[in-house]
Amino acid sequence: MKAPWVSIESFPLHLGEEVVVKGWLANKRSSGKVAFLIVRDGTGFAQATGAVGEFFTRSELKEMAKVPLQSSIILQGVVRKDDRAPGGYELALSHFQVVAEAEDYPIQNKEHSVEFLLENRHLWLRSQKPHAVLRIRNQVIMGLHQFLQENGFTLIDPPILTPAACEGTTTLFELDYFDLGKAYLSQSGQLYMEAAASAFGKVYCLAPTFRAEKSKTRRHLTEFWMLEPEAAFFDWQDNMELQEQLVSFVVGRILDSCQEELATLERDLTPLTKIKTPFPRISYEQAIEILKAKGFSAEWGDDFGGDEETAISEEFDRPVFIHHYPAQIKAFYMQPDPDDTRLVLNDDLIAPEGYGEIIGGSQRIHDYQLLKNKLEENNLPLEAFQWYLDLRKFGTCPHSGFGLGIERMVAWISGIHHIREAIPFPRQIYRIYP
RNA sequence: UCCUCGGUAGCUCAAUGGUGGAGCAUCCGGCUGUUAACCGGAGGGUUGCAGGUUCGAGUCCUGCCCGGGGAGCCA
Repeated sequence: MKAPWVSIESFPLHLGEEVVVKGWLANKRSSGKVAFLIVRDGTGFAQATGAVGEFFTRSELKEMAKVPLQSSIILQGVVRKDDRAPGGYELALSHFQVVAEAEDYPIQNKEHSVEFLLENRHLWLRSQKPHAVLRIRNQVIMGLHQFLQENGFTLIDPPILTPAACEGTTTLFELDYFDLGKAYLSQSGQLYMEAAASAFGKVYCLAPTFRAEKSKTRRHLTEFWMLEPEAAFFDWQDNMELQEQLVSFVVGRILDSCQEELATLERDLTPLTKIKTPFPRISYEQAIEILKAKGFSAEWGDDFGGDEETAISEEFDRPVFIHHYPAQIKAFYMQPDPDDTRLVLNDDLIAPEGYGEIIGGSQRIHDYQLLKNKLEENNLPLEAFQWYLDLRKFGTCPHSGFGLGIERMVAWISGIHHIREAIPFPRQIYRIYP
């Protein structure tokens, strides 16, 4: 086949031209002397038509119609506009070649159980909805990089194998590390980003993190990706400004570049178009008041669950910051509020439409003695944190950062129910296959 | 970990304690514009596993296994 190989996505640019498409047979219909093949090539879906006549005999067409779904194929033909074709364009076939015949394909164009689809995730990726979600994920990640790079942040990769907990309380995946005892899969790159911030000023990482919590909700995975910017000389308010600019930038980018994907997912765009800075800011105490007014039995010192987060987010048409939480329910490294040391200079960013917390950030403790006291209060091993304490001895400064959950962000923007669909191969407490 | 719902053909589901079925998929045949195409025919079963009750268990009981939904915890 000598015609140029083009993507289905680019069909409108090749109207009237003879082209080659390489892909897979997604669906087919035939009626004796005409065959309709739906081909996908990773960039889109297109209908190809073959007819008895100039290019195909009746028996050739019959063989074409017998090729099993998901077989890999190479097609050649002329791109033409036709309102009867899904998508408006179709390929009038002149050549048809099977690269490899597929066996019976288990996923059909109908309802399947969640269990079945997850068991076949390696094939399910080919279906339109997962395909659209993961294209949005791609654009979200590219948008995060773009914004941070354009604003002076340097990408610094954190280690995945770590010697100790970054946050003492959460459960860690443990493994044997040669003769050096136990090592753990990282549950955050933050502490290493703090080291990097004193070297590069403004830094970030985008890396997988692992939590061995037996959480079983639509907002949890045991392996998930987190973006963690950290900036020297940023206070907690600089930190929130960075967060809102980053989130609104990425949402804007998705609205520009993923219209087709959002349409496939039937995402209501109205709430997304309202995501503009500044985001509302409320204190933890104000959040408690809102919850009480809505009939929740919220008391000072309680943390918020999914229902509480949803109730608070309903009061606003864009993501909302909740700041100044009680220190007792937050991590050891957060800077106490100088005006009320029961509180810390932190913020959670709650996404709209019930998608919950997508960011947790704070100003970090920069004083050596205060940090040492906090480590001891939390019964954390000082030896393992010696390097972290060191950062407070050699030119310490106020600094802040945050962690953004990639899958929660993608799930929110995509409007999907469960974050396991926002990652190619989800890891959950009862699932490690495929 | 707790609460709750479920497991029957490749898939989605039926079947009053009394001969396990249907639609889709697959295979065979038909059809010149299909849109989850349509029409006709065929094959396809250790009812999650192990016990128990019963003349008789997919169905009732006990235990286990595997999942779904939710809670707590968190991003």
